[in-house]
Amino acid sequence: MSTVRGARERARIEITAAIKDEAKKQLAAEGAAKLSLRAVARELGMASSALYRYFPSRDELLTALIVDAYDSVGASAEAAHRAARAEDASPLARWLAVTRAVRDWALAHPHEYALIYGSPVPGYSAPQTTIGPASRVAHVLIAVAADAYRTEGLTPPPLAGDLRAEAERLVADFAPGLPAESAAPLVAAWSQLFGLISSEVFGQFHRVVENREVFFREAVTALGLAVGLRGAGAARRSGGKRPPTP
Amino acid sequence: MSTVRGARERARIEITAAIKDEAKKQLAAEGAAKLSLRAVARELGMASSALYRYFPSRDELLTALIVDAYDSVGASAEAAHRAARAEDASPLARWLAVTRAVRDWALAHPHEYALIYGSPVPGYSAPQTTIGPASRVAHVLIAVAADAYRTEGLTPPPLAGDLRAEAERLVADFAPGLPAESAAPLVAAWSQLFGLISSEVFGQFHRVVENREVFFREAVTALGLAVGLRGAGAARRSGGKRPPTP
DNA sequence: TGTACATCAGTGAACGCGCGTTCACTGATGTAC
DNA sequence: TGTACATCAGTGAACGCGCGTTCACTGATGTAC
Repeated sequence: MSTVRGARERARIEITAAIKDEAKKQLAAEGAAKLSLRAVARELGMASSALYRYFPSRDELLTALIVDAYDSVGASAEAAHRAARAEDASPLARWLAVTRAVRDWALAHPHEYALIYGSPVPGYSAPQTTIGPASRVAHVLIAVAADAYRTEGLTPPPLAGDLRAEAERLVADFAPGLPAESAAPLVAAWSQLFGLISSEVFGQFHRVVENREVFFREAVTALGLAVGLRGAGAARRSGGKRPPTP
Repeated sequence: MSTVRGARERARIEITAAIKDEAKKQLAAEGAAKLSLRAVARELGMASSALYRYFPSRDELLTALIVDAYDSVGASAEAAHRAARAEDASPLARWLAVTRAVRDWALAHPHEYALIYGSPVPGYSAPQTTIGPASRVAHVLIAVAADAYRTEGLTPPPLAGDLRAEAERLVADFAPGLPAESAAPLVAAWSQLFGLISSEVFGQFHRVVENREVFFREAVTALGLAVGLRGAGAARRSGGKRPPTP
């Protein structure tokens, strides 16, 4: 339990990190499908068999990289959210700050992004361990909406009749306290956010969108408005919904 | 130039098709990165070297599959558009029909979808040949907007000041005749459409969205409205923009 | 503090496998006369 | 219609490569007394 550890334990932590770092480099060079234990070992100057002291198989190494990636983008989103909260930004400004943090992370780590938001790696199925880290970004987006609901109210569009059951289940499961109307727009915005980012990271905007910063800002602002957030003093819609006074 | 061909030519066409079909099966089983000429030949009962009479390399086979996939989804979108035009559907109904056709195709061909809209295949770079087929779906979406503009008018949201140059370039390049305001919403809708479909196909909606049909319909309707399309007799916005009378 | 033993990291060889691609070849199909 | 030659599809062996994983081993670090 002490932070002073024996040489063995310290070495183990360092080498585990070195293996993951080298694996991330290879991810960037070759993609997840071609990630190879032997190549990682070679680059690290170890025998390939030595890696089995740290990861019991190639898939376990992949899992560790996936968890790290989810944690990394999740931490970025959370940090952006904390900063926006600290300066008391408007709901829409918080939304912009968080989504921009996710986009920046994706552009800075395109292959780790592909690992978690791209096509699934063939033959690999993610274990339970990844579920928690995988939902951190979604939780931040929900928190932005929840903050807005508590302070200025949310004005999502009316709920289509045949989505009510789904919407109520969604808020019950993931966003307790939010109005059912906000469920579908939130999930849609989350999904569409990754559509925008994937298009950019995977090259679909090549020779199409040039001014990507501004394009992203505008598209994501529209998503925020669709969720029912309000801008800084620019309440574009009327008749806001407020939570019942406690 | 005759349609009656020699035995050789007919055999060549049939075998080329058989190779692609088997390759598509393996795509579904293992993913693009693991697509192997030897495995395809094995399954077809040929020597692996025989495939080189049909495709000069593995990458050329991949390219053929990519072109086929783009053509297949493009043809689906075009067929849906023709059908909706034939029954004189409203602009929003046409938008729904086309986007639904793309989604249906993706759910029916998830691995071909991943091939063209998922993470790029490492080490493979698509040649020029793919550009034309790749833009068929986008062209259909633009055609829906153009039809609407000609008949009932388009009402996209106002254009952010710093997007004007980009928007004017976009309509000039891809959608001549449409108002500049529609460019950014159209590109955003296109990108977000693939976000919705990728989320579903790649499993991000697992244990989140249950009623995916309805969810998709609602999300895509919102996208259509954001582009400025009008529903069937439900003109939710006022002040529609019409093209100048000729 | 010193010794005896247990634990663990790392080695190097090996197993068995699959891959893309090349090459000299055989035999069938097509073509010119 | 028949013959001689050119074209082409398909074969099977081979090259050279990289992979994940196992195993018996050596030697260093840690631990109990």
